[in-house]
Amino acid sequence: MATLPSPLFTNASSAPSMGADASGMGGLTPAFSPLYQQIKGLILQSLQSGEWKPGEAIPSEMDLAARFRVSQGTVRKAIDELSAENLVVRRQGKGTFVATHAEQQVQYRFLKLQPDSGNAQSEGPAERTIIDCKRLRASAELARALSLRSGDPVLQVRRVLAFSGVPTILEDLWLPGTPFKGLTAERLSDYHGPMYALFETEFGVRMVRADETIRAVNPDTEQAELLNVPVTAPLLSVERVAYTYNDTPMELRRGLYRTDTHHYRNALS
Amino acid sequence: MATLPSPLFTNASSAPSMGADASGMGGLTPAFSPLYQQIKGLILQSLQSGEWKPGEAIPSEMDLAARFRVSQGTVRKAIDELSAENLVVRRQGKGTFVATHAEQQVQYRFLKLQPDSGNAQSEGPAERTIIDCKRLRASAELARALSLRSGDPVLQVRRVLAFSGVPTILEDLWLPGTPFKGLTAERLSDYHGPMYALFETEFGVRMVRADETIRAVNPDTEQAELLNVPVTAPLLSVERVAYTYNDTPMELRRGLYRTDTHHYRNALS
DNA sequence: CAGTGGTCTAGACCACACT
DNA sequence: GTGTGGTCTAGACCACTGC
Repeated sequence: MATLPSPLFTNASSAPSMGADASGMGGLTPAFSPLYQQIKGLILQSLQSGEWKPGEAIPSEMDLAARFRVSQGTVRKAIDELSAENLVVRRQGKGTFVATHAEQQVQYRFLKLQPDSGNAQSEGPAERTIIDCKRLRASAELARALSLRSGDPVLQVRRVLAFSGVPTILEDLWLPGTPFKGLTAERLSDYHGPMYALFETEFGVRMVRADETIRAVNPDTEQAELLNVPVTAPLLSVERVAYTYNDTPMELRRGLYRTDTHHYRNALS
Repeated sequence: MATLPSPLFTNASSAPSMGADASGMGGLTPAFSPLYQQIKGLILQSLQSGEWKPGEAIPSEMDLAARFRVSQGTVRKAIDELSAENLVVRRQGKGTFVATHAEQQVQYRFLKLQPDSGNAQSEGPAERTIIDCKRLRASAELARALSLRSGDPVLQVRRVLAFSGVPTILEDLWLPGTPFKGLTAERLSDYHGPMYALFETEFGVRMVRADETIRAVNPDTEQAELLNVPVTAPLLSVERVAYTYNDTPMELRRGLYRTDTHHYRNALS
Protein backbone atom coordinates (compact mmCIF):
# COMPACT_ATOMS: atom_id res chain seq x y z
CA MET A 1 0.00 0.00 0.00
CA ALA A 2 2.89 2.33 0.69
CA THR A 3 3.42 4.82 -2.09
CA LEU A 4 6.99 5.10 -3.20
CA PRO A 5 8.07 8.56 -4.29
CA SER A 6 8.09 7.48 -7.91
CA PRO A 7 10.54 9.60 -9.86
CA LEU A 8 8.79 11.05 -12.89
CA PHE A 9 10.66 13.08 -15.42
CA THR A 10 9.60 16.17 -17.21
CA ASN A 11 10.28 16.67 -20.86
CA ALA A 12 12.51 19.61 -20.08
CA SER A 13 16.00 19.74 -21.48
CA SER A 14 18.95 18.52 -19.44
CA ALA A 15 16.97 15.75 -17.78
CA PRO A 16 18.65 14.16 -14.76
CA SER A 17 20.20 10.73 -15.13
CA MET A 18 17.34 8.27 -15.29
CA GLY A 19 17.02 6.78 -11.83
CA ALA A 20 17.62 3.05 -11.59
CA ASP A 21 16.19 2.47 -15.06
CA ALA A 22 13.29 0.79 -13.36
CA SER A 23 11.25 0.82 -16.55
CA GLY A 24 9.63 -2.46 -17.49
CA MET A 25 10.19 -1.67 -21.14
CA GLY A 26 13.81 -2.76 -21.28
CA GLY A 27 16.91 -0.77 -20.59
CA LEU A 28 17.42 0.77 -23.98
CA THR A 29 14.60 3.32 -24.02
CA PRO A 30 15.81 6.71 -25.17
CA ALA A 31 15.54 8.10 -21.62
CA PHE A 32 12.56 10.14 -22.70
CA SER A 33 8.87 9.45 -22.90
CA PRO A 34 5.56 11.13 -22.27
CA LEU A 35 4.20 11.04 -18.76
CA TYR A 36 1.51 8.51 -19.49
CA GLN A 37 4.13 6.14 -20.85
CA GLN A 38 6.07 6.42 -17.63
CA ILE A 39 2.88 5.76 -15.67
CA LYS A 40 2.20 2.78 -17.89
CA GLY A 41 5.65 1.48 -17.09
CA LEU A 42 5.07 1.87 -13.37
CA ILE A 43 1.74 0.07 -13.53
CA LEU A 44 3.43 -2.63 -15.60
CA GLN A 45 6.00 -3.06 -12.84
CA SER A 46 3.28 -3.54 -10.26
CA LEU A 47 1.58 -6.07 -12.51
CA GLN A 48 4.71 -8.08 -13.00
CA SER A 49 5.78 -7.86 -9.38
CA GLY A 50 2.48 -9.41 -8.43
CA GLU A 51 1.23 -6.43 -6.43
CA TRP A 52 -2.14 -7.14 -8.06
CA LYS A 53 -2.93 -10.75 -8.95
CA PRO A 54 -4.72 -11.98 -12.08
CA GLY A 55 -8.45 -11.49 -11.73
CA GLU A 56 -8.09 -8.88 -9.01
CA ALA A 57 -8.99 -5.23 -9.38
CA ILE A 58 -6.23 -2.68 -9.60
CA PRO A 59 -6.68 0.66 -7.77
CA SER A 60 -9.16 3.09 -9.26
CA GLU A 61 -8.00 5.71 -11.72
CA MET A 62 -8.40 8.38 -9.05
CA ASP A 63 -6.28 6.41 -6.61
CA LEU A 64 -3.57 5.82 -9.16
CA ALA A 65 -3.66 9.47 -10.17
CA ALA A 66 -3.10 10.46 -6.55
CA ARG A 67 -0.39 7.86 -6.10
CA PHE A 68 1.55 9.01 -9.12
CA ARG A 69 0.73 12.68 -8.64
CA VAL A 70 -0.75 13.12 -12.11
CA SER A 71 -4.20 13.84 -13.42
CA GLN A 72 -6.81 11.15 -13.90
CA GLY A 73 -6.65 11.67 -17.65
CA THR A 74 -3.00 10.73 -17.74
CA VAL A 75 -3.58 7.55 -15.77
CA ARG A 76 -6.50 6.88 -18.04
CA LYS A 77 -4.37 7.02 -21.16
CA ALA A 78 -1.83 4.67 -19.59
CA ILE A 79 -4.55 2.17 -18.72
CA ASP A 80 -6.03 2.60 -22.19
CA GLU A 81 -2.87 1.15 -23.66
CA LEU A 82 -2.62 -1.65 -21.15
CA SER A 83 -6.23 -2.48 -21.94
CA ALA A 84 -5.52 -2.46 -25.68
CA GLU A 85 -2.70 -4.93 -25.05
CA ASN A 86 -5.07 -7.16 -23.07
CA LEU A 87 -3.04 -6.84 -19.89
CA VAL A 88 -5.99 -5.43 -17.97
CA VAL A 89 -9.74 -5.42 -18.50
CA ARG A 90 -11.97 -2.46 -17.76
CA ARG A 91 -15.48 -2.94 -16.47
CA GLN A 92 -17.61 0.15 -16.23
CA GLY A 93 -18.96 0.76 -12.79
CA LYS A 94 -16.80 -1.96 -11.27
CA GLY A 95 -13.16 -1.23 -11.86
CA THR A 96 -10.12 -2.31 -13.84
CA PHE A 97 -8.97 -5.90 -13.43
CA VAL A 98 -5.78 -7.78 -14.13
CA ALA A 99 -6.38 -9.96 -17.18
CA THR A 100 -6.34 -13.69 -16.61
CA HIS A 101 -6.51 -16.83 -18.70
CA ALA A 102 -8.89 -18.32 -16.15
CA GLU A 103 -12.56 -17.38 -15.79
CA GLN A 104 -12.44 -15.91 -19.25
CA GLN A 105 -15.34 -16.10 -21.63
CA VAL A 106 -13.04 -17.47 -24.31
CA GLN A 107 -11.64 -20.75 -23.06
CA TYR A 108 -8.37 -20.64 -24.97
CA ARG A 109 -7.32 -17.10 -25.73
CA PHE A 110 -4.39 -18.04 -27.95
CA LEU A 111 -5.97 -20.99 -29.77
CA LYS A 112 -7.25 -19.84 -33.14
CA LEU A 113 -8.47 -23.27 -34.27
CA GLN A 114 -12.23 -23.39 -34.64
CA PRO A 115 -14.72 -26.05 -35.66
CA ASP A 116 -15.88 -25.65 -39.25
CA SER A 117 -19.50 -25.35 -38.14
CA GLY A 118 -20.51 -23.61 -34.97
CA ASN A 119 -18.04 -21.89 -32.72
CA ALA A 120 -15.57 -22.82 -30.04
CA GLN A 121 -18.31 -22.57 -27.42
CA SER A 122 -20.76 -24.81 -29.19
CA GLU A 123 -18.40 -27.75 -29.14
CA GLY A 124 -17.72 -29.17 -25.73
CA PRO A 125 -14.45 -28.73 -23.88
CA ALA A 126 -11.46 -30.52 -25.37
CA GLU A 127 -10.70 -34.00 -24.10
CA ARG A 128 -7.10 -33.82 -23.00
CA THR A 129 -4.58 -36.64 -22.82
CA ILE A 130 -1.09 -36.16 -21.50
CA ILE A 131 1.14 -38.42 -23.54
CA ASP A 132 4.41 -37.54 -21.94
CA CYS A 133 5.95 -35.14 -19.44
CA LYS A 134 9.64 -35.27 -18.74
CA ARG A 135 12.61 -33.18 -17.78
CA LEU A 136 15.59 -32.85 -20.04
CA ARG A 137 18.37 -30.51 -21.10
CA ALA A 138 17.87 -27.69 -23.58
CA SER A 139 19.25 -28.20 -27.06
CA ALA A 140 20.97 -25.25 -28.68
CA GLU A 141 17.90 -24.53 -30.77
CA LEU A 142 15.54 -24.69 -27.80
CA ALA A 143 17.87 -22.60 -25.69
CA ARG A 144 17.82 -19.91 -28.33
CA ALA A 145 14.03 -19.89 -28.51
CA LEU A 146 13.62 -19.62 -24.73
CA SER A 147 16.60 -17.36 -24.06
CA LEU A 148 18.31 -20.09 -22.03
CA ARG A 149 21.74 -21.65 -22.22
CA SER A 150 22.28 -25.01 -23.87
CA GLY A 151 21.96 -27.72 -21.28
CA ASP A 152 19.69 -25.76 -18.96
CA PRO A 153 16.91 -27.89 -17.50
CA VAL A 154 13.65 -27.80 -19.40
CA LEU A 155 10.32 -29.53 -19.13
CA GLN A 156 8.85 -31.24 -22.16
CA VAL A 157 5.17 -32.08 -22.42
CA ARG A 158 3.32 -33.89 -25.15
CA ARG A 159 -0.44 -34.02 -25.19
CA VAL A 160 -3.38 -34.63 -27.47
CA LEU A 161 -6.60 -32.63 -27.58
CA ALA A 162 -9.67 -34.34 -28.97
CA PHE A 163 -13.07 -32.90 -29.84
CA SER A 164 -16.09 -35.20 -29.83
CA GLY A 165 -13.71 -38.12 -29.62
CA VAL A 166 -11.69 -37.04 -32.66
CA PRO A 167 -8.02 -36.37 -31.86
CA THR A 168 -7.43 -32.98 -33.47
CA ILE A 169 -4.41 -31.35 -31.89
CA LEU A 170 -1.05 -32.85 -30.98
CA GLU A 171 1.10 -30.49 -28.98
CA ASP A 172 4.70 -30.64 -27.86
CA LEU A 173 5.67 -27.91 -25.51
CA TRP A 174 8.83 -26.92 -23.72
CA LEU A 175 9.06 -24.83 -20.57
CA PRO A 176 12.10 -23.50 -18.73
CA GLY A 177 12.71 -25.85 -15.80
CA THR A 178 13.35 -23.33 -13.08
CA PRO A 179 10.11 -21.31 -13.07
CA PHE A 180 8.09 -24.48 -13.56
CA LYS A 181 9.70 -26.62 -10.90
CA GLY A 182 7.15 -29.08 -9.58
CA LEU A 183 5.04 -29.34 -12.70
CA THR A 184 4.11 -32.96 -13.33
CA ALA A 185 1.89 -34.91 -15.69
CA GLU A 186 -0.47 -35.46 -12.80
CA ARG A 187 -0.82 -31.75 -12.05
CA LEU A 188 -1.58 -31.18 -15.71
CA SER A 189 -4.11 -33.99 -15.89
CA ASP A 190 -5.90 -33.02 -12.71
CA TYR A 191 -6.25 -29.37 -13.61
CA HIS A 192 -9.42 -28.44 -15.41
CA GLY A 193 -9.24 -25.24 -17.41
CA PRO A 194 -6.70 -23.61 -19.69
CA MET A 195 -3.09 -24.62 -19.14
CA TYR A 196 -2.09 -20.96 -19.04
CA ALA A 197 -4.49 -20.47 -16.12
CA LEU A 198 -2.65 -23.20 -14.21
CA PHE A 199 0.61 -21.45 -14.99
CA GLU A 200 -0.81 -18.29 -13.44
CA THR A 201 -2.14 -19.77 -10.24
CA GLU A 202 0.53 -22.41 -9.56
CA PHE A 203 3.67 -20.82 -10.91
CA GLY A 204 2.92 -17.11 -11.11
CA VAL A 205 3.71 -17.02 -14.81
CA ARG A 206 1.36 -14.90 -16.93
CA MET A 207 1.49 -15.41 -20.69
CA VAL A 208 0.89 -12.04 -22.22
CA ARG A 209 1.44 -12.39 -25.94
CA ALA A 210 2.69 -14.91 -28.47
CA ASP A 211 4.03 -15.27 -31.98
CA GLU A 212 3.03 -18.12 -34.25
CA THR A 213 4.79 -19.54 -37.29
CA ILE A 214 2.51 -21.62 -39.46
CA ARG A 215 3.37 -24.21 -42.09
CA ALA A 216 1.77 -27.14 -43.85
CA VAL A 217 3.51 -30.43 -43.10
CA ASN A 218 3.12 -34.19 -43.06
CA PRO A 219 3.28 -36.06 -39.75
CA ASP A 220 5.85 -38.69 -38.92
CA THR A 221 4.57 -42.16 -38.11
CA GLU A 222 4.27 -41.52 -34.39
CA GLN A 223 2.43 -38.24 -34.86
CA ALA A 224 0.14 -39.80 -37.45
CA GLU A 225 -0.76 -42.56 -35.03
CA LEU A 226 -1.56 -40.17 -32.20
CA LEU A 227 -3.79 -38.08 -34.44
CA ASN A 228 -5.27 -41.14 -36.13
CA VAL A 229 -4.47 -39.93 -39.64
CA PRO A 230 -2.35 -41.39 -42.45
CA VAL A 231 1.21 -40.12 -42.74
CA THR A 232 0.19 -38.55 -46.03
CA ALA A 233 -2.38 -36.29 -44.38
CA PRO A 234 -1.52 -32.60 -44.68
CA LEU A 235 -1.49 -30.98 -41.25
CA LEU A 236 -1.06 -27.47 -39.92
CA SER A 237 2.18 -26.99 -38.05
CA VAL A 238 1.81 -24.13 -35.57
CA GLU A 239 4.95 -23.15 -33.72
CA ARG A 240 4.27 -20.72 -30.92
CA VAL A 241 6.57 -18.75 -28.68
CA ALA A 242 4.65 -17.35 -25.73
CA TYR A 243 5.98 -14.40 -23.77
CA THR A 244 5.43 -13.14 -20.27
CA TYR A 245 6.06 -9.54 -19.19
CA ASN A 246 9.16 -7.85 -20.51
CA ASP A 247 9.04 -9.88 -23.71
CA THR A 248 10.56 -12.80 -21.89
CA PRO A 249 9.88 -16.05 -23.78
CA MET A 250 8.51 -18.66 -21.40
CA GLU A 251 7.16 -21.39 -23.64
CA LEU A 252 7.85 -22.98 -26.98
CA ARG A 253 4.93 -24.96 -28.32
CA ARG A 254 4.73 -26.98 -31.50
CA GLY A 255 1.20 -27.90 -32.47
CA LEU A 256 0.00 -30.20 -35.22
CA TYR A 257 -3.58 -29.36 -36.14
CA ARG A 258 -5.95 -31.51 -38.17
CA THR A 259 -7.84 -29.20 -40.49
CA ASP A 260 -10.39 -31.61 -41.89
CA THR A 261 -13.01 -30.63 -39.32
CA HIS A 262 -11.46 -27.46 -37.97
CA HIS A 263 -9.72 -24.40 -39.38
CA TYR A 264 -7.34 -21.71 -38.22
CA ARG A 265 -9.10 -18.36 -38.10
CA ASN A 266 -7.32 -15.05 -38.46
CA ALA A 267 -8.64 -11.50 -38.69
CA LEU A 268 -6.61 -8.94 -40.63
CA SER A 269 -6.95 -5.21 -40.37
CA MET B 1 -15.99 22.17 -48.61
CA ALA B 2 -19.56 23.05 -47.66
CA THR B 3 -20.41 22.10 -44.12
CA LEU B 4 -23.72 20.38 -43.74
CA PRO B 5 -25.54 21.07 -40.49
CA SER B 6 -24.81 17.57 -39.24
CA PRO B 7 -27.47 16.52 -36.75
CA LEU B 8 -25.82 15.35 -33.54
CA PHE B 9 -27.82 13.91 -30.72
CA THR B 10 -27.43 14.46 -27.06
CA ASN B 11 -27.65 11.65 -24.59
CA ALA B 12 -30.69 13.24 -23.00
CA SER B 13 -33.86 11.24 -22.56
CA SER B 14 -36.62 11.38 -25.16
CA ALA B 15 -34.21 11.80 -28.06
CA PRO B 16 -35.81 12.80 -31.34
CA SER B 17 -36.26 10.18 -34.04
CA MET B 18 -32.82 9.58 -35.49
CA GLY B 19 -32.68 11.64 -38.64
CA ALA B 20 -32.14 9.68 -41.86
CA ASP B 21 -30.09 7.04 -40.07
CA ALA B 22 -27.12 8.34 -41.96
CA SER B 23 -24.73 6.38 -39.77
CA GLY B 24 -22.14 4.31 -41.56
CA MET B 25 -22.36 1.65 -38.87
CA GLY B 26 -25.49 -0.07 -40.14
CA GLY B 27 -29.08 0.67 -39.42
CA LEU B 28 -29.53 -1.35 -36.28
CA THR B 29 -27.60 0.78 -33.83
CA PRO B 30 -29.54 1.29 -30.61
CA ALA B 31 -30.20 4.92 -31.51
CA PHE B 32 -27.73 5.97 -28.86
CA SER B 33 -23.99 6.45 -28.83
CA PRO B 34 -21.41 8.77 -27.39
CA LEU B 35 -20.65 11.91 -29.34
CA TYR B 36 -17.26 10.74 -30.51
CA GLN B 37 -18.87 7.64 -31.99
CA GLN B 38 -21.27 9.81 -33.95
CA ILE B 39 -18.35 11.92 -35.14
CA LYS B 40 -16.52 8.76 -36.11
CA GLY B 41 -19.54 7.71 -38.12
CA LEU B 42 -19.65 11.05 -39.92
CA ILE B 43 -15.95 10.91 -40.74
CA LEU B 44 -16.47 7.34 -41.94
CA GLN B 45 -19.19 8.57 -44.28
CA SER B 46 -16.87 11.14 -45.75
CA LEU B 47 -14.19 8.49 -46.19
CA GLN B 48 -16.49 6.12 -47.98
CA SER B 49 -18.12 8.81 -50.08
CA GLY B 50 -14.68 9.69 -51.37
CA GLU B 51 -14.67 13.24 -49.99
CA TRP B 52 -11.03 12.55 -49.12
CA LYS B 53 -9.10 10.14 -51.33
CA PRO B 54 -6.59 7.50 -50.20
CA GLY B 55 -3.25 9.11 -49.48
CA GLU B 56 -4.75 12.56 -49.04
CA ALA B 57 -4.88 14.47 -45.78
CA ILE B 58 -8.22 14.86 -44.05
CA PRO B 59 -9.01 18.22 -42.40
CA SER B 60 -7.14 19.04 -39.22
CA GLU B 61 -8.61 18.17 -35.86
CA MET B 62 -9.40 21.81 -35.25
CA ASP B 63 -11.22 22.10 -38.57
CA LEU B 64 -13.24 18.98 -37.95
CA ALA B 65 -14.04 20.16 -34.43
CA ALA B 66 -15.38 23.41 -35.86
CA ARG B 67 -17.28 21.61 -38.58
CA PHE B 68 -19.01 19.26 -36.17
CA ARG B 69 -19.35 21.84 -33.43
CA VAL B 70 -17.55 19.72 -30.83
CA SER B 71 -14.30 20.05 -28.96
CA GLN B 72 -11.00 18.98 -30.45
CA GLY B 73 -10.74 16.21 -27.84
CA THR B 74 -13.91 14.61 -29.09
CA VAL B 75 -12.73 14.64 -32.70
CA ARG B 76 -9.45 13.30 -31.47
CA LYS B 77 -11.04 10.30 -29.84
CA ALA B 78 -13.00 9.56 -33.01
CA ILE B 79 -9.85 9.71 -35.10
CA ASP B 80 -8.04 7.58 -32.50
CA GLU B 81 -10.40 4.73 -33.26
CA LEU B 82 -10.21 5.18 -37.01
CA SER B 83 -6.44 5.14 -36.67
CA ALA B 84 -6.56 1.97 -34.56
CA GLU B 85 -8.60 0.35 -37.33
CA ASN B 86 -6.02 1.42 -39.91
CA LEU B 87 -8.50 3.54 -41.80
CA VAL B 88 -6.40 6.67 -41.36
CA VAL B 89 -2.77 7.31 -40.49
CA ARG B 90 -1.63 10.12 -38.22
CA ARG B 91 1.64 11.88 -38.84
CA GLN B 92 2.75 14.32 -36.19
CA GLY B 93 3.35 17.76 -37.53
CA LYS B 94 1.85 16.92 -40.92
CA GLY B 95 -1.72 15.81 -40.52
CA THR B 96 -4.00 12.79 -40.68
CA PHE B 97 -4.12 10.88 -43.94
CA VAL B 98 -6.49 8.42 -45.51
CA ALA B 99 -4.84 5.00 -45.37
CA THR B 100 -3.87 3.47 -48.69
CA HIS B 101 -2.46 0.21 -49.93
CA ALA B 102 -0.17 2.14 -52.25
CA GLU B 103 2.95 4.00 -51.15
CA GLN B 104 2.96 2.00 -47.96
CA GLN B 105 6.10 0.83 -46.25
CA VAL B 106 4.75 -2.70 -46.15
CA GLN B 107 4.21 -3.85 -49.71
CA TYR B 108 1.37 -6.24 -49.00
CA ARG B 109 -0.54 -5.28 -45.90
CA PHE B 110 -2.69 -8.39 -45.81
CA LEU B 111 -0.05 -10.93 -46.84
CA LYS B 112 1.34 -12.64 -43.78
CA LEU B 113 3.67 -14.98 -45.66
CA GLN B 114 7.32 -14.24 -44.97
CA PRO B 115 10.60 -15.75 -46.11
CA ASP B 116 12.13 -18.05 -43.51
CA SER B 117 15.28 -15.95 -43.37
CA GLY B 118 15.27 -12.21 -43.70
CA ASN B 119 12.07 -10.22 -44.01
CA ALA B 120 9.61 -9.30 -46.69
CA GLN B 121 11.70 -6.26 -47.61
CA SER B 122 14.94 -8.15 -48.01
CA GLU B 123 13.56 -10.37 -50.72
CA GLY B 124 12.82 -8.61 -53.95
CA PRO B 125 9.33 -7.86 -55.18
CA ALA B 126 7.27 -10.87 -56.19
CA GLU B 127 7.36 -11.93 -59.83
CA ARG B 128 3.73 -12.01 -60.88
CA THR B 129 2.16 -14.08 -63.60
CA ILE B 130 -1.48 -13.80 -64.54
CA ILE B 131 -2.61 -17.30 -65.48
CA ASP B 132 -6.21 -16.51 -66.21
CA CYS B 133 -8.74 -13.71 -65.99
CA LYS B 134 -12.30 -14.30 -67.06
CA ARG B 135 -15.86 -13.29 -66.41
CA LEU B 136 -18.42 -15.80 -65.26
CA ARG B 137 -21.56 -16.22 -63.19
CA ALA B 138 -21.54 -16.57 -59.43
CA SER B 139 -22.17 -19.99 -58.00
CA ALA B 140 -24.39 -20.24 -54.96
CA GLU B 141 -21.39 -20.62 -52.71
CA LEU B 142 -19.58 -17.65 -54.21
CA ALA B 143 -22.72 -15.54 -54.14
CA ARG B 144 -23.04 -16.21 -50.44
CA ALA B 145 -19.45 -15.22 -49.75
CA LEU B 146 -19.71 -11.96 -51.68
CA SER B 147 -23.31 -11.11 -50.74
CA LEU B 148 -24.42 -11.44 -54.35
CA ARG B 149 -27.17 -13.43 -56.01
CA SER B 150 -26.44 -16.69 -57.78
CA GLY B 151 -25.74 -15.95 -61.41
CA ASP B 152 -24.54 -12.40 -60.86
CA PRO B 153 -21.52 -11.55 -63.00
CA VAL B 154 -18.16 -12.04 -61.31
CA LEU B 155 -14.56 -11.77 -62.34
CA GLN B 156 -12.20 -14.65 -61.73
CA VAL B 157 -8.45 -14.22 -61.68
CA ARG B 158 -5.75 -16.81 -61.25
CA ARG B 159 -2.16 -15.80 -60.76
CA VAL B 160 1.15 -17.07 -59.46
CA LEU B 161 3.62 -15.17 -57.32
CA ALA B 162 7.23 -16.29 -57.40
CA PHE B 163 10.15 -15.22 -55.24
CA SER B 164 13.68 -15.55 -56.61
CA GLY B 165 12.25 -17.61 -59.41
CA VAL B 166 10.50 -20.06 -57.09
CA PRO B 167 6.72 -20.14 -57.58
CA THR B 168 5.41 -19.80 -54.02
CA ILE B 169 1.83 -18.58 -54.12
CA LEU B 170 -1.02 -19.62 -56.35
CA GLU B 171 -4.06 -17.41 -55.96
CA ASP B 172 -7.58 -17.66 -57.28
CA LEU B 173 -9.67 -14.64 -56.63
CA TRP B 174 -13.21 -13.61 -57.36
CA LEU B 175 -14.53 -10.07 -57.57
CA PRO B 176 -18.06 -8.78 -58.06
CA GLY B 177 -18.42 -7.87 -61.73
CA THR B 178 -20.18 -4.54 -61.38
CA PRO B 179 -17.72 -2.54 -59.30
CA PHE B 180 -14.80 -4.00 -61.22
CA LYS B 181 -16.12 -3.49 -64.73
CA GLY B 182 -13.19 -2.97 -67.06
CA LEU B 183 -10.63 -4.99 -65.13
CA THR B 184 -8.59 -7.12 -67.52
CA ALA B 185 -5.56 -9.39 -67.37
CA GLU B 186 -3.62 -6.66 -69.14
CA ARG B 187 -4.49 -4.01 -66.56
CA LEU B 188 -3.38 -6.42 -63.86
CA SER B 189 -0.14 -7.30 -65.59
CA ASP B 190 0.77 -3.72 -66.40
CA TYR B 191 0.19 -2.42 -62.91
CA HIS B 192 3.18 -2.43 -60.64
CA GLY B 193 2.37 -2.41 -56.96
CA PRO B 194 -0.15 -4.11 -54.72
CA MET B 195 -3.35 -5.26 -56.38
CA TYR B 196 -5.38 -3.54 -53.68
CA ALA B 197 -3.71 -0.27 -54.64
CA LEU B 198 -4.94 -0.72 -58.20
CA PHE B 199 -8.41 -1.37 -56.85
CA GLU B 200 -8.24 1.96 -55.03
CA THR B 201 -7.03 4.10 -57.89
CA GLU B 202 -8.88 2.47 -60.77
CA PHE B 203 -12.12 1.33 -59.19
CA GLY B 204 -12.46 3.36 -56.01
CA VAL B 205 -12.65 0.23 -53.91
CA ARG B 206 -10.73 0.36 -50.61
CA MET B 207 -10.12 -2.95 -48.84
CA VAL B 208 -10.30 -2.20 -45.17
CA ARG B 209 -10.13 -5.52 -43.36
CA ALA B 210 -10.20 -9.23 -44.10
CA ASP B 211 -10.82 -12.62 -42.53
CA GLU B 212 -8.70 -15.64 -43.31
CA THR B 213 -9.48 -19.32 -42.95
CA ILE B 214 -6.39 -21.49 -43.00
CA ARG B 215 -6.03 -25.19 -43.65
CA ALA B 216 -3.39 -27.68 -44.71
CA VAL B 217 -4.19 -29.32 -48.03
CA ASN B 218 -2.72 -31.15 -51.00
CA PRO B 219 -2.85 -29.55 -54.43
CA ASP B 220 -4.63 -31.04 -57.41
CA THR B 221 -2.52 -31.85 -60.44
CA GLU B 222 -3.00 -28.46 -62.06
CA GLN B 223 -2.16 -26.57 -58.89
CA ALA B 224 0.86 -28.78 -58.29
CA GLU B 225 2.15 -28.06 -61.76
CA LEU B 226 1.78 -24.30 -61.39
CA LEU B 227 3.62 -24.33 -58.07
CA ASN B 228 6.17 -26.84 -59.31
CA VAL B 229 5.59 -29.25 -56.42
CA PRO B 230 4.43 -32.89 -56.27
CA VAL B 231 0.74 -33.48 -55.61
CA THR B 232 1.76 -34.98 -52.29
CA ALA B 233 3.28 -31.73 -51.06
CA PRO B 234 1.45 -30.26 -48.08
CA LEU B 235 0.42 -26.67 -48.79
CA LEU B 236 -1.22 -23.91 -46.84
CA SER B 237 -4.72 -23.09 -48.05
CA VAL B 238 -5.58 -19.51 -47.15
CA GLU B 239 -9.12 -18.43 -47.94
CA ARG B 240 -9.62 -14.73 -47.52
CA VAL B 241 -12.71 -12.57 -47.61
CA ALA B 242 -11.77 -8.91 -47.92
CA TYR B 243 -14.18 -6.19 -46.91
CA THR B 244 -14.56 -2.56 -47.87
CA TYR B 245 -16.39 0.00 -45.72
CA ASN B 246 -19.60 -1.07 -44.04
CA ASP B 247 -18.41 -4.65 -43.82
CA THR B 248 -19.26 -5.18 -47.44
CA PRO B 249 -17.38 -8.20 -48.83
CA MET B 250 -15.69 -7.29 -52.09
CA GLU B 251 -13.28 -10.13 -52.75
CA LEU B 252 -12.94 -13.83 -52.17
CA ARG B 253 -9.41 -15.09 -52.52
CA ARG B 254 -8.12 -18.64 -52.24
CA GLY B 255 -4.39 -18.84 -51.88
CA LEU B 256 -2.15 -21.89 -51.92
CA TYR B 257 1.12 -21.14 -50.17
CA ARG B 258 4.29 -23.21 -50.32
CA THR B 259 5.77 -23.28 -46.84
CA ASP B 260 9.10 -24.92 -47.56
CA THR B 261 10.88 -21.60 -47.88
CA HIS B 262 8.28 -19.28 -46.37
CA HIS B 263 5.98 -19.30 -43.37
CA TYR B 264 2.75 -17.65 -42.29
CA ARG B 265 3.41 -15.28 -39.41
CA ASN B 266 0.83 -14.33 -36.84
CA ALA B 267 1.06 -12.25 -33.69
CA LEU B 268 -1.31 -13.03 -30.82
CA SER B 269 -2.12 -10.76 -27.95
C1' DC C 1 -26.55 6.26 -2.21
C1' DA C 2 -21.29 6.31 -3.27
C1' DG C 3 -17.76 4.65 -6.25
C1' DT C 4 -16.22 3.21 -10.66
C1' DG C 5 -15.14 3.82 -15.49
C1' DG C 6 -16.75 6.74 -19.71
C1' DT C 7 -17.57 11.15 -22.05
C1' DC C 8 -16.89 16.01 -23.02
C1' DT C 9 -15.01 20.45 -22.57
C1' DA C 10 -11.53 24.38 -22.64
C1' DG C 11 -7.20 25.74 -22.39
C1' DA C 12 -2.17 25.41 -22.06
C1' DC C 13 1.90 23.76 -23.67
C1' DC C 14 5.19 20.40 -26.25
C1' DA C 15 7.17 18.02 -30.42
C1' DC C 16 7.49 17.94 -35.18
C1' DA C 17 7.36 19.45 -40.20
C1' DC C 18 7.36 22.85 -43.49
C1' DT C 19 8.41 27.28 -45.26
C1' DG D 1 6.94 31.38 -37.45
C1' DT D 2 2.72 28.84 -38.43
C1' DG D 3 0.15 24.82 -38.37
C1' DT D 4 -0.13 20.05 -37.38
C1' DG D 5 -0.75 16.19 -34.14
C1' DG D 6 0.55 14.83 -29.09
C1' DT D 7 0.42 15.55 -24.09
C1' DC D 8 -1.43 17.16 -19.74
C1' DT D 9 -4.54 19.32 -16.73
C1' DA D 10 -8.94 20.40 -14.08
C1' DG D 11 -13.46 20.07 -13.78
C1' DA D 12 -18.16 18.74 -14.97
C1' DC D 13 -21.33 15.45 -15.94
C1' DC D 14 -23.10 10.68 -17.61
C1' DA D 15 -23.66 5.54 -17.24
C1' DC D 16 -23.20 1.53 -14.75
C1' DT D 17 -22.61 -1.46 -10.47
C1' DG D 18 -23.56 -2.65 -6.04
C1' DC D 19 -24.57 -1.43 -1.28
